Amino acid sequence: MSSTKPKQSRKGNREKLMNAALDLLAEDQSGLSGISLRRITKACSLSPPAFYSHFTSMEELGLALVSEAGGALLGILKDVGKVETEAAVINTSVEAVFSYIKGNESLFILIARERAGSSALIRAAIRSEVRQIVEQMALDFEGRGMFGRFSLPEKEAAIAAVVSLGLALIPDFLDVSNTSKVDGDALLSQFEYQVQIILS
Amino acid sequence: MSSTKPKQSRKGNREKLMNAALDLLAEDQSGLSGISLRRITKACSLSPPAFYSHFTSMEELGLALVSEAGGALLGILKDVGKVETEAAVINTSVEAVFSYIKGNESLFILIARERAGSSALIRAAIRSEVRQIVEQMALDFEGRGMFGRFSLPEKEAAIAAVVSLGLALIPDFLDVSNTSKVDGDALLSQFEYQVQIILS
DNA sequence: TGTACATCAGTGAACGCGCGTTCACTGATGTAC
DNA sequence: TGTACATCAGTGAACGCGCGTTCACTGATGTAC
Repeated sequence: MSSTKPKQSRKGNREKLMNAALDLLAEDQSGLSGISLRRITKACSLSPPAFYSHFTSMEELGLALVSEAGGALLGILKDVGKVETEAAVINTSVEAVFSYIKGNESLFILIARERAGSSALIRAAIRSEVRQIVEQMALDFEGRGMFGRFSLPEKEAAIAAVVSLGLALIPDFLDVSNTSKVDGDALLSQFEYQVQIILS
Repeated sequence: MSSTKPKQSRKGNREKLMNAALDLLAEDQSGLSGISLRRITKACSLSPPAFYSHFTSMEELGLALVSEAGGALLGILKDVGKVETEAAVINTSVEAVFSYIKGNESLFILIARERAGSSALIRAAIRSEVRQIVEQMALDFEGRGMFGRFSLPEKEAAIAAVVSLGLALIPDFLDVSNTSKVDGDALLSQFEYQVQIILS
């Protein structure tokens, strides 16, 4: 009987707040500006002021989420660097990234939405994460002598294009496939065409 | 003395409201969800309830703005169809669209932001306008036998990619060129690379 | 191991604020005669 | 042209609401002795 549920469990509430924010963000179709501090704390069964024990503002929570998504993605991409042919690298990294996105869907809904969202700080953080990832991949390719027909800036441009199109795809795909699976599939196959065209 | 300023000028207030919304939207860096009905009417020196004489909700105003941007763009693109070579078509249409965007900057800030914004209706409207424009251009090229190395769906994919990258560029460019003209220029030249890569 | 203590996450009440929306109204505008 | 009238854009006051934030506080947790 010594393990009765404590009235207050003070461990991991920072993570609970972040996850609750992500859940609300996926549940609503709105962005960070559409979910309030009060709704987040309520979803965690915390009082509103408890939020301030972990974040000074919603924006800070948003920045923490962006950093989480970016850091994990970057880690994954670094691990991809074993393969040798262009096609294999593309497949492997695309698969790795794709499976990560699948497992962290709401994290990427956040990034897709807030990329052009209402907070300049968060937009800047997302740009910075994206730029890091793009540079990392371009250097990876450069170092292994792949995509030789592209200069380094061209490699970066091509990768940045794929990433940007992928991010723009997320909200579109969620919206469209909600109403019609066929239209969703059309979006996906259009994205395939696009990646093909860009990476020749 | 018969031309004293009237206490109430009841003409064109719908347009005033739309323009005020655009101004606020460009002034703040937020999206539609960041500007309120009350701020819009205040900017027009109208009382809040006057808004309802013209729109049933902010969302309806947003839809009107999206439709305005899309319609005008479509009209411009139809006029481009005189030129014969691929390079010339690209240049001409890009120039035409670019000058339209320059003259209606805040209209396109709206579209770039709300493309992944908080209203599902507005997102759908933007998708629809973009799809119309892409289809129109693809058929235009198809009809004139240009970009023959692309099938029709590939043409659409390529054009959609350019449009999507262009829309994503707008908020990034505004943010980045605010702090550094050099970084802004880098974004633009990266965009040039991307268009080049896609349209070969 | 047991006790005193410092730390600090979390509470509940309260605040002022801007919001969207309603209501009964006013008075400018355009039309019918 | 002048007058009576219908229409309807715009008004000002009022509403209830959810919001972020403050405050003095409580009590669980981990540490020093």
